[in-house]
Amino acid sequence: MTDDEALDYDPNAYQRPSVAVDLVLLGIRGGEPAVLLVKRDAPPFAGRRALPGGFVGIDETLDAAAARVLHDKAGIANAHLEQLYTFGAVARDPRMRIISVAYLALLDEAAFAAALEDTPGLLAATITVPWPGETGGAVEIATPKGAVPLAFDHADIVALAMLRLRGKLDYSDVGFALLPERFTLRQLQDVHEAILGVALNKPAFRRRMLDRGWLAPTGEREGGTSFRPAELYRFTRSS
Amino acid sequence: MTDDEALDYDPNAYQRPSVAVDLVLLGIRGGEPAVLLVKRDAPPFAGRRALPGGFVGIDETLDAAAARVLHDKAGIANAHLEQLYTFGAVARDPRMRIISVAYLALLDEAAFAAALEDTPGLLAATITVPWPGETGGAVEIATPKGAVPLAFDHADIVALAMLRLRGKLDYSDVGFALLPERFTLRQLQDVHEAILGVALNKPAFRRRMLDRGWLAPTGEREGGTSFRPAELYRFTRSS
DNA sequence: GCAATAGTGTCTGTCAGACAATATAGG
DNA sequence: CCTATATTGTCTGACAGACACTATTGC
Repeated sequence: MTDDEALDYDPNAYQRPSVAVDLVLLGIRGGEPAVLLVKRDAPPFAGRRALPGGFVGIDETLDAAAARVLHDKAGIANAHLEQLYTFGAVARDPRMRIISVAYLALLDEAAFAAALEDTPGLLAATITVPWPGETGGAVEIATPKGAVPLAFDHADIVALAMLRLRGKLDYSDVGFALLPERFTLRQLQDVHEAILGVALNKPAFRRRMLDRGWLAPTGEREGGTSFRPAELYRFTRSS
Repeated sequence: MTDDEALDYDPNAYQRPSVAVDLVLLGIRGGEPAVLLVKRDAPPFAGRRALPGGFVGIDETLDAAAARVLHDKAGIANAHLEQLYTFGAVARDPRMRIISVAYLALLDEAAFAAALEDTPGLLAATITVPWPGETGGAVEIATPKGAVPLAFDHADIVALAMLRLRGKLDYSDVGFALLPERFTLRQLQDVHEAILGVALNKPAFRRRMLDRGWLAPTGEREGGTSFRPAELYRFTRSS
């Protein structure tokens, strides 16, 4: 039996890394993409903000671990959850080897605000993503009081989450995860504009979305406006 | 200190999963996408074909582990390697908990053939991916002798690799990783057609590729044809 | 009627698909 | 010249961006 085969069949002889999940809790807040962060109490990075996370149990699926962290650390029972990327730099945690599977969780505006209000210790920070070629190539995570430095490689994770979301927004249905059950076309466009960071053409956007066949008009109208109210639509997972 | 915090700060108290990498070694063979597989000698799934893989060392990056497996199990020193997805079902390996980070490795036709010839034990199987809505929704992995059942969840990994490649082919530069240094536009189109599984319009394809600005003509021509030889191009990572 | 936004119609430029015409290598 | 493929030109239909126009609500 060669060394190679020993590595194959006797993993118990080797030290194992810890495996964790980290969640990017993303929502739209005041027209801008925002992320929910926890505060670290203990070193390393004591006092810094970090993504909510936790270790993966030995009898727990990665998805289940992400859902558990979503519930335990942010008090959220349900959200769109998707695996993002696995971060495995050797020294990303100075204490020990921890491999982290990053997840993206998408919250609508109400769920985002509710989590922020109901769960003490959470902080909302807005995310600014430059377009390629713009000045300052880095993603910025900040509150009105200033930039928020994140612990570990969590800033990289947030950046990747935003880029992935941007890439998928146009051809997938993830955008609807950021909206309530019933919404107007203007709200849908606002979400897209916030994530993409650009203004979109209104008639073209409407045409594209309606032609896609994912939207069902409810017949209801939004209320509370002093002008013509817009029709409320519902997302139908038809295709 | 609550239980939650104990989970945060004392991971040594908990059983850790093993972490492995599995590689989808993908290339084009006879106009069809194909994958290189190893044969399992021991249970579970003894005798079945599987993706080459190995455990991640405690002081080894995920990318480094993937590169090591690429070298040790397929004899390939260099290839386009990208992380695909992390598979974490609890019982995906019946022996113990193993979380596997899947990687996609892209080989050009010569590298694929060389690995197959030089490394004993490797088998090439072609991959057939139906389009959504077609009959038989499952990805098929087969040799001329018939379907090849894979060990573990490796068939899912291959399927995901193909879908990811399809999705990225059009807007990224991954397609060039499947071609040699110098290639003709027809070869480039052949690669795209093999991955996408559809015939493409020749003039439109040429226009699109040339307008993208990623191709530099070398001034040389392909040889060995009895008809007009095509110009050889080179991929330039300009943008 | 006024203000403000919803929703629609239409023009135009861009671009992919289709098809055909021209170019060039070996024989 | 013949064969087979490279390479280019052109027409056309689909569609996004731009802009303007009509519709509808509260006040």
